[in-house]
Amino acid sequence: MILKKKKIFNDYATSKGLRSTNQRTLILDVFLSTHQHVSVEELYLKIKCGYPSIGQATVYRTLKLFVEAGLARELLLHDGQTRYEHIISGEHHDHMVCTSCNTIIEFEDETIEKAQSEIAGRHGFLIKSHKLEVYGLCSSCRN
Amino acid sequence: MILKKKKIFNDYATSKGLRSTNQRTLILDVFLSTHQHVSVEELYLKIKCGYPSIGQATVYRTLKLFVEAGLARELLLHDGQTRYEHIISGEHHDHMVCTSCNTIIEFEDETIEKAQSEIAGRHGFLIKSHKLEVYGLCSSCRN
DNA sequence: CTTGCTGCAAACAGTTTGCAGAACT
DNA sequence: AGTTCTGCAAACTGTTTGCAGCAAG
Repeated sequence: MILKKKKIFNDYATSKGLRSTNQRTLILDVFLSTHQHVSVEELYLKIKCGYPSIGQATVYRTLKLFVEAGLARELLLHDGQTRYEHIISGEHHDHMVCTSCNTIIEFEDETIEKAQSEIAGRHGFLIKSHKLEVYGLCSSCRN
Repeated sequence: MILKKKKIFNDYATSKGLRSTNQRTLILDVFLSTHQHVSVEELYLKIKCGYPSIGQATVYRTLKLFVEAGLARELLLHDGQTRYEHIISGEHHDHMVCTSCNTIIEFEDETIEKAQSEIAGRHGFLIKSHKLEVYGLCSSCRN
């Protein structure tokens, strides 16, 4: 899985004539090793441990590369920070965000996707992507 | 409709002991008279025409009041600006955003809402709100 | 008169950008 | 060698905040 992602990035890098640098390799490693939905800040701090001279700008720039390469997706949740999540071979999922403890539950639903296409069809709209976030309280916080 | 909203806000203001000021009245008027999904900047500029001494901070503060009062909703789309839309008597709807011309089509769907509650139920999750945005090309831009 | 509201400017957070030097090919 | 990439710091954008004066109750 991780190897596959590295390959995706290398292929992308090659196809675009990008260079392979220590920073990029390291950022990719750390990104792949983190749980989902990391903020740039979180990643930056983690990377700084193993490579103290890294600059924030590099992390920002590299994450954008990952998005272009198709292995990460940008998330704009409600905490004012851009977060990045892994893309697992084109699969899409949505999020239930607990507003109390910030736990994120991922889910996927056929019915919803179908309903969307149906509505889009009715409006002559061509879907490229979508984003569904459900906010509320998770099972441990609702009590 | 507009009168009703004014009443909602007045009731809220009274209940919270807020004062009625020219600025608030004007901002409410302009907000109610605009099309959906205004950014703070857009509103600010419109208001500045009729009331040049208005400050941005007041617009920001007042819009937050509207949200608290239940007559506006904050939207975080993908253009880095917070936008506000009208809430029509508790009704909820979702958005299809054309990434080419920025047209926003609103829709509502029973099936999707139901599927959500069903999934939430399965996870013991208590839904407070949700946000669904579909991105793609509208009928005029897809050609 | 008391307290809340406003406008201003400064502060802020997250992100982007210009640039000189370093690193890859 | 030539060009891309990096780190730094400064710039920027959207938003928030502190404060002195103003205005509503």
